[in-house]
Amino acid sequence: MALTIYNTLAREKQVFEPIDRTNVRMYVCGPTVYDFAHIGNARPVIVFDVLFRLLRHLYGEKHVTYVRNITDVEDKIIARAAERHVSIRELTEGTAKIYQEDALALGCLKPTIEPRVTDTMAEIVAMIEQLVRNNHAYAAEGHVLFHVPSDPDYGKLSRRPLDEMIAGARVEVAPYKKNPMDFVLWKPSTGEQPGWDSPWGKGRPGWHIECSAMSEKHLGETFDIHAGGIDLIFPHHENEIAQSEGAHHGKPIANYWMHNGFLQVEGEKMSKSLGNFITIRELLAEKKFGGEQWHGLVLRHAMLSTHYRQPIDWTLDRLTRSRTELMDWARLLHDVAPSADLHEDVLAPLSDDLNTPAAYAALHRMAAAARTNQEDRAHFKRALVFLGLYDNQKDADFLVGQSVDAARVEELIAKRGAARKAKDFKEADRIRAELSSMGVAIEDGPGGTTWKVMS
RNA sequence: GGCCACGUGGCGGAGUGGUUACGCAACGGUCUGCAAAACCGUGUACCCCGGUUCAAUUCCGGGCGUGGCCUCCA
Repeated sequence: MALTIYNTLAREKQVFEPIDRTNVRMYVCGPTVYDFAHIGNARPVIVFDVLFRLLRHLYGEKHVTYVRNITDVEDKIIARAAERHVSIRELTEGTAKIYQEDALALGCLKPTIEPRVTDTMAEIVAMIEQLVRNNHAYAAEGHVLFHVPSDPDYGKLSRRPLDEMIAGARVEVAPYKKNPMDFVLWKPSTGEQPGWDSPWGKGRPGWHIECSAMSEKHLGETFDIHAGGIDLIFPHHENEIAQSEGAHHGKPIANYWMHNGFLQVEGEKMSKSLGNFITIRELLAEKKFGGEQWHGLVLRHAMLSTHYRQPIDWTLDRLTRSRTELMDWARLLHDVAPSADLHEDVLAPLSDDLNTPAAYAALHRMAAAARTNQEDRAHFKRALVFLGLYDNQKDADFLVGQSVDAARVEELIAKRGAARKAKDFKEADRIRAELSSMGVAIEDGPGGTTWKVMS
C-alpha cells in the first residue's frame, strides 16, 4: 500500500518515498515554552502523531525517527519570566513539562527525540558561521543576518515573489539590514538577557535558525518530512529552507512539507480579546469549556474527525458527540483483546494523506460488526488502539470530574428488579426516573439489567 | 491593499465530470410491562452568477461569505 502525502512544496499529493527505509525521518515544529499550549497547538501534535504511528506501522517501529523540538530561548520567554519574577530556566522547565504531559494525555506517543535550543547552541553557531562563509549571511552591529537576495530560490515554499513582499512590508526596517527582507540569525544579548559566546559577541539565536540546526543535528542535512501548522509556512519554514539549504550548498532540507489547517472556536478566531482562548490544560483539568472537563482521548477523537488540512471548528457540540461515541465504543471493547493485524479498511484511507474522516467511516462499519461478533471486536479494538483513540478505558472513564455512587445504583436496580417481579411497574418506573435524575440510564437485557452514565 | 485556503443535507464530515460515503439528530417499524440497546427502513445536499461539456457539486472565470499569511500566534 503506497502512502501518499500532500506536499506543500509541490502543492499536490505525492507518493511518499523515504530516503532510507530503515530510518524514516520526520521533524515537527514544537512549541515555544513561554505559556500553556492552547488547543490550536494540539492539532499538529495529534495529527502528526498519527503520521508517526502510520510510518512506524509501514516501516517498522525501529525505523522511524520523530523529532519534535522545544524552543526554550526566545524573546517572549524573556519577557514572561521577567513579568512573573521567575528565572528563565524555571519558566521553560515548567512549561515544557506541562506540554509533554498534555501531549501524553492527548494519546500521543513520545517523539524519538525532543531537543532543546539551549542544548543545540554550538550547532547553531556553527551553522551561522557556515552561512557567513557561503556568503548567505553577514554580521552588522552585533547581529548576524541572512541575506535574502543571496538565495535565488527564496519564496519557493510560500510562493511569494520577493518584490511583492518588500512592497507589502509594514515593519520598520532596521538600519543595519542590507535588504528589508533580511532576517536575524543571531542577535546581541545585554544585561539580564540570556546569552552565549559567539564569534560576534555574547548573544542569542534568532527565531528560525534553531530548527535548521536541530533538524540537521538529529536528522541530517536532508530528511523526509517536515511538518507544522499552516501559519508557519511563512516566514518560519521559508526561512528554515533558506538557512539549511544555504548552509548545505543547496541540498534540500526536507523532501515533503506537511501543514495542518487552522482551528477556530465556536466559529470565531481564538483570541484572548474575544475571551475564547482555551488551553489544553483548561480542557483537561478545569471546567472552562462547556462547564466540563474533557478526557484527552475525547479531545483527540474530536480533533481527528476533520481532515488535518481542513479548517476545524472547535465546538462544544463536537466534543459532546465525540465523547458519546467513545463511550459507546468503550462499552463494546472494554477488556477485549485486540487482533494482531490492522484492518486494511482503516489503513487504506490513512495512507491517502491521513484521511482520518474516511478511516472513521471504516471504524463505524467495524463497530456495527463488532456488536455481534467477537472477531470483529478484536479488529475494531486493534484499529482504535492503533489510532491512539482507546486504551481499554471503561465508558465512565470518559466522563472526567463526574462521579456516580455505584453501590447506590446497584441497590436501586435491585429494588427495581423486585418491583418488576411483583408487577409493580409504577414503582419500577419511579426508580428508573430516580436513576435518570442521577445521570444513570438503565437497560434490561437478556443477561439482566445493565446501567451506564449518561453523557 | 497583496497573496492563499475554505464554503456539501438539521448538524458534523469524506468524496467525485455522470452511479451522490460515513456518523449524529429526526421520523416509521421490529422488539420491550414501559423504555433503552440492537436491527430494518425513510431523507437526493453540494454559497451565488456566468462559461466549458452530451453531462458540473466536482473544471474555468467573476461575485459574496468565513478564515489565514504578509506583524518572531500551530
